[in-house]
Amino acid sequence: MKRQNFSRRPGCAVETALDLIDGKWKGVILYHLQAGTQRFGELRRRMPSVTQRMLTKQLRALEQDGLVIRKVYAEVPPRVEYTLSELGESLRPVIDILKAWGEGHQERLSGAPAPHLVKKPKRAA
Amino acid sequence: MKRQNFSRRPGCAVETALDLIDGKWKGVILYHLQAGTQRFGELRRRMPSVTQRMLTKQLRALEQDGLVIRKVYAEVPPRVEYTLSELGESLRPVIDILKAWGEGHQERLSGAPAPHLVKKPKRAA
DNA sequence: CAGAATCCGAAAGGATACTG
DNA sequence: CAGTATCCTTTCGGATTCTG
Repeated sequence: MKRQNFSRRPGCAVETALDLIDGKWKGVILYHLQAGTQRFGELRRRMPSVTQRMLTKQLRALEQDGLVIRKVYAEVPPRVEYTLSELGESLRPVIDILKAWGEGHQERLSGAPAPHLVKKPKRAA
Repeated sequence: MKRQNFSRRPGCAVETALDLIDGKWKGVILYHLQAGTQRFGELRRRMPSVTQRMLTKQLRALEQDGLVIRKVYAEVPPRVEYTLSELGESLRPVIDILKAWGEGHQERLSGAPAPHLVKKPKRAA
């Protein structure tokens, strides 16, 4: 997943950014954290379809990438809070536009394989 | 990779969009196609680090998703051109913002694991 | 030129069970 | 509550060879 540093050829900047939010969940996690600091369990409730293992893994990855700050409270029962870092906050417009695009277009993507790919049936049997 | 249709819970729109540009290359391909229709070989030259197998696969995926239109010319030697569909064009602002973000932040990501994760050496030995 | 086919190792992602 | 630890399957992605 980590790729090396592609100096600064254009298009690679796209890759740089995509790297941080790829996979199935990272973008969604970032989105939910935009609502503010959240505990692990809260995030789980907001994302019912992610397994707890994956949520943990992705959160750690985001932490490694410096997008999210993980704060552990030495309490019983345990409490762990996740917050967007400054860098993570800076992704807000990116996430927002992804969300806006998704909302605007997901109906078109429902099942249809793509209009121009649909074989026209050769006028019935 | 295809997930089903998550009605319209927020955050899932993020996933919808991310789905289309995830993986290592799709975003970059889309970016390069923004410069206009390109032949397979042109794309390869613009993306020297992608193998031809992956380029083919990702282009097919993009075609399936309706973002790219593939046009084959019945010629010898063969010619195949790839163009952004209308839907693909509609992603332009998304790609642009990814690129802009990447450009603005990739220096900070060079090698550093994330500022707040760096263990401060306990004042020298 | 633009691929298809095959093979392979590495990650991603999921299910389930267990724990401090 | 917030994870680990295993196990497992699927997908990603690269290398190489072959072809119309």
